Amino acid sequence: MRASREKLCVHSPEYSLRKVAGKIGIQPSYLSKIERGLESPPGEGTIRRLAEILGKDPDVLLAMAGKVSTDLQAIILKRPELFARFLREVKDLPKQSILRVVREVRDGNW
Amino acid sequence: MRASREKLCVHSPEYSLRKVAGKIGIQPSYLSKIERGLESPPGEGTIRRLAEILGKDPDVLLAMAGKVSTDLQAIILKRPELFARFLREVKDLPKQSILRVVREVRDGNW
DNA sequence: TGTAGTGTTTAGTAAATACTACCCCTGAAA
DNA sequence: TTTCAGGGGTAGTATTTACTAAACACTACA
Repeated sequence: MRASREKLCVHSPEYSLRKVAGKIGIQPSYLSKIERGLESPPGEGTIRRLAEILGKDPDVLLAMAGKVSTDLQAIILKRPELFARFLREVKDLPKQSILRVVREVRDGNW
Repeated sequence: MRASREKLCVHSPEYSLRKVAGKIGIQPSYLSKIERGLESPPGEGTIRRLAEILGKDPDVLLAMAGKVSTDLQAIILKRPELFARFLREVKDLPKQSILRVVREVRDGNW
C-alpha cells in the first residue's frame, strides 16, 4: 500500500505522505504507521478515502485490512440464511463458474 | 430471542435464565439485559453458543445482532472483488432465483 | 544558515465492545 | 415461615478500535 502511494509520489508531489494524510483527514504520523504495518488498519471510511485517492478497489483494500464493506454486510444481514448458504456453497468454485452464474442471472437467461 | 428460551423453559427447567447463562458461560444478569435489549448484543462466540442451545440458526441470530459470521467474512476476504461483485449483482433477486443458482452450481450442471 | 519539506517517534485518549461481580426483591414450595 | 430459584439492578473493568498531538531527525535548496 505504501508502494502504491510512492509510485504516484514519484510523478507528483501531491502524493507525499503528508498530502495524502491531509486529503483523507488523518494525521501524517498515523498514515506512516499504517503504511509500515505498525498500527492496526484504519476504519472503513478512512480506507475508502485512501482507496479513492490511490485509485484502488475499496473492497480489495478493505479485505487487506480484514474488513468486509458494510454495504456487503447489509446485503447478507437482510437475508442471512439465504446468503450464508449461498456463500458456503459457491466458495470453492473457480472464478469462471461464478462469473458465469452472475452473468446468466443478471441477463435473465433463465 | 427471549421468547425462544421461554418457550423451551415451560417444558423444562433446564432453560431458565440462570441455567442457559451458565451453559453459555456468561453471567445471568448479562443474559437478562441482552434479552431485554438493554445491552448491546454479545460477541460472536456467545451468540453461537446461545444459538446451539436454543436450536436456532446461528447465522440468523448473528444477523439479529448485526453481525456477519467470521467464516462468511473469510470467504469474501479471500476473493473480495469476485464476491463483492457477486453479492451486489444478486442482492435484489428473488429467493427462488438465488436458490436455483445454488442448486445448478452445486450439481455441476454446467 | 535557515527554512521548507520529507517521513518517524512517543505518548496519550475517547468511545465502543464484551463482559464480571455482587446485591436485591419476589413468589412458590418445603 | 424460611428458603431458594427466578429475574432484575448497579457499578465497574479489561481490551480493542481508531485515532490525535507534539516533537524529532534528515535532506535539499537558496
